[in-house]
Amino acid sequence: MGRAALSTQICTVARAAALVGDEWTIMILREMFLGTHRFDDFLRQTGMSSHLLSQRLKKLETAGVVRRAAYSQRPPRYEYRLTEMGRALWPVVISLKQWGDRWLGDGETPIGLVHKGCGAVTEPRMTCPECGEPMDAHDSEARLSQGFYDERQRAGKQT
Amino acid sequence: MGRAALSTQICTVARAAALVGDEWTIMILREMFLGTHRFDDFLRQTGMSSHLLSQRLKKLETAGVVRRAAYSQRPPRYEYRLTEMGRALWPVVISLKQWGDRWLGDGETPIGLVHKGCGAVTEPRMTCPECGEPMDAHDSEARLSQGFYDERQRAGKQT
DNA sequence: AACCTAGCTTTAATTTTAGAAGTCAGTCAA
DNA sequence: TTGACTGACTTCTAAAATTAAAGCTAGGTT
Repeated sequence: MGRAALSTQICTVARAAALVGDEWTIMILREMFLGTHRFDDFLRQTGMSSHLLSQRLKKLETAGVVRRAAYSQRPPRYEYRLTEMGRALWPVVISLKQWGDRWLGDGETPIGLVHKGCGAVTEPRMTCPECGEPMDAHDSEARLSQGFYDERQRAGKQT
Repeated sequence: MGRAALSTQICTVARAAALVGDEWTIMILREMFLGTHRFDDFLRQTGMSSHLLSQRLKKLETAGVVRRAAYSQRPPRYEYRLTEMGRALWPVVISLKQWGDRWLGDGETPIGLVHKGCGAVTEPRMTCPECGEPMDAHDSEARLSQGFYDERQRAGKQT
């Protein structure tokens, strides 16, 4: 199976992984959330090759995650900005950051977060909207849809 | 810059991306959270090649994300389980799932979540622990540590 | 006139990955 | 007690992705 096949699976984790599940795309998203918008700044801040950056930006633009817009006609100059779809990836990047801070960090937290609403420097966490309590792997259970369940059963049956 | 360089950056998003930022690793994590533990089941459920799976599992084991344990001495059989470090990736996978559901899905949600604490079928969300309000890209602001700020300044200065 | 900048694209070499096939230890069934 | 089978891999080779370096375009600056 090529990686293209992932994007046609029922599972939306697979689809999301096919689109944004690679380290350079994650680096680009980090930069976007830190306020970077220009090609050369992405290059400098991520250290990736221009070829790769160009390809990734195209992929993200095609998917609707980023939008390319001219900020100068003469000379022609472009910048990249997250669309609403792109901004919705914030929890993904923040979750990665928090995991990295906790398990891969040096004690210092390179990126702190200020909640504009209340002004606090804070680390958001996953909570259950029903009861308001924090939620994690231990107190949750996955429930598969019929379609996804069937797909998995079929895969399991190849004897 | 090779990808190895990402894992030595100050930024913990970069470090996390270097370790779990690839689509197959994300598929493995999804399977772990769905209760898969055995080599061949990972193969069948993800569709990846055995070579890749073997390499990824080794990388994850070396990093401490999964633990390999014999569940049978004779014949020797092994299974893979998430460590605490691995289980801590739950918010990352769930965030991806939610984003996929919202932006890449068919309307149906392949994986539903039950909060064991209150029994509700729910979609957890990021909230600020200080004020309890939901938090997203719009109402947050990044604040860089001195070290990370300096690293970025240096990168920006290559004229 | 000569050089600079931003935003790329092209090319060639290198590295990584995919897929198929093979290995190995042990079990089971005849 | 041979022969097929299972789980968990490893090896091999072709195909694909990535890198570094250079080049290009459309202007701007000294």
